[in-house]
Amino acid sequence: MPNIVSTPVNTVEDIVNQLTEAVHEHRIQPGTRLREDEVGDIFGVSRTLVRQALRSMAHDGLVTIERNRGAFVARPTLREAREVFQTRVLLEPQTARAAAEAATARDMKVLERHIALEHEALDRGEAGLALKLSGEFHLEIARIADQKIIEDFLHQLISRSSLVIALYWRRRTALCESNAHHELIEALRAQDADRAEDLMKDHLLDLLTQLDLSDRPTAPTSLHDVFPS
Amino acid sequence: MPNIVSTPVNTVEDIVNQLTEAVHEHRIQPGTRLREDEVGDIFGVSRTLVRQALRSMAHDGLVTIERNRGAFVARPTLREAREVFQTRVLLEPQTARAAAEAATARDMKVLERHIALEHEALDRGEAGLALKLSGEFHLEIARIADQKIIEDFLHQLISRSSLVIALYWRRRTALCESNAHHELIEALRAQDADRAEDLMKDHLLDLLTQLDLSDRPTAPTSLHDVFPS
DNA sequence: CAATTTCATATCGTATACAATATTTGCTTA
DNA sequence: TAAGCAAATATTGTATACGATATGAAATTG
Repeated sequence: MPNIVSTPVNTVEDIVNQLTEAVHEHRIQPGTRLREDEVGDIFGVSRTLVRQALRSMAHDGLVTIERNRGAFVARPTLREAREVFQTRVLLEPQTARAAAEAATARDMKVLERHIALEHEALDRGEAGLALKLSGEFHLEIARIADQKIIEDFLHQLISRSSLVIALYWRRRTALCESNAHHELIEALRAQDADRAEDLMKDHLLDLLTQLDLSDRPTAPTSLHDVFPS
Repeated sequence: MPNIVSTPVNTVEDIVNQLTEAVHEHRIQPGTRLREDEVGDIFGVSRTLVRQALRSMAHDGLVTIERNRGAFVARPTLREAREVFQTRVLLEPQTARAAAEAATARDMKVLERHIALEHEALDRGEAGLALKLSGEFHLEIARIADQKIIEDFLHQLISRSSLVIALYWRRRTALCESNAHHELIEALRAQDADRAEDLMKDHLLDLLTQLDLSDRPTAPTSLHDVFPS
């Protein structure tokens, strides 16, 4: 008889989503090893599905796989860190422009809700959650622009951005830039494509300047702390 | 006893590379079904590795996987087709600029060799091979620019471009645009970053205008014709 | 005869078993 | 005691087995 409550049937996507979310929220640090049977135990599936999930995450740059050695949460180099944001600068301003032209009232509601949640998270001191929501805000704009391929690329870039921020972010306590998001929303609501494009570009360049050049080593995480069974 | 000569031991990457190459050269048509044990037989490996390879290609947009139904060479919609080239327009001009600033004499040799091979292929009437080489030319420029992340994205975009061209290309016999490549090489050699950027943008926009709006259906391919054992 | 259902087959999805490789531990020796 | 080696252990790599699902053919029914 299949188990009903203890270990729900998890799909590859479930595993990817939960691990990705944990990385985005900085509950798992870069460099953390992801052993296959350990992850399998946590999610109640065999190594087969875990391997698929890890390979999928590796494709997004969130995980590094070393042959015969295993998977680790990726540690982007400083060079890669800069490239991530430089690439975002190439893609996202145009996306913001397209979003400004396409955004409906319903879309604006969704964006405002995102910001509200982000603020709440910050008020509760959950910086990791706020960071994840901030990433989702950017992704939501690509969705509004209805640019599937760019949305997919942006998904990868935002994942990597989370790692970059974990490794190279200067201001630990940063209230970050929710103000920039507010301004963006205003431009989108006004259908001001030029302004949306400019704001997005400035916003990203601003983030880029706030990366610290010296890389602090980070301690790997124990998976069982993150997913208590 | 394991076979020694007939079927060499293939890795996941081998399978991905060979299938990808066949798609890039239009030896496999969009829509072609890729059954797991059929591919496994061809490459002399079990379904385990084939599944990894197919999922990897799916991540690059080269293959579509339908649950419980299998993998097919992707058939980009017209909308996706436009998005592919629009995204290339966002990324590649800046890459050409960076390449112009970074290119060494040795890099120029490699590019010229690419063009020469492309011409030879066209002379022999091997349009598919020429197309693949053309894609590699673009990828080589990203490599020269030393932009790893963009190179990775470009790899995906060029893969999809091959499918788009198979489906939507207007001029069947097209000598295409090797002239554009020649001009680009000149700009790179002259370290003229501005000109390289402009040429690349024009080149890509030109390609975009040559896509046909009506989608011709294409006949799927028999795998055993492509990989005779 | 057309539409539908049923059953047989083909194919994919997941778990498990075993092989290959890497890592650690404990022993030996200088 | 430190360095090097060898066996034991841990972990990943690949193939295979079995279950689940979809597909297509044959049988059934209106």
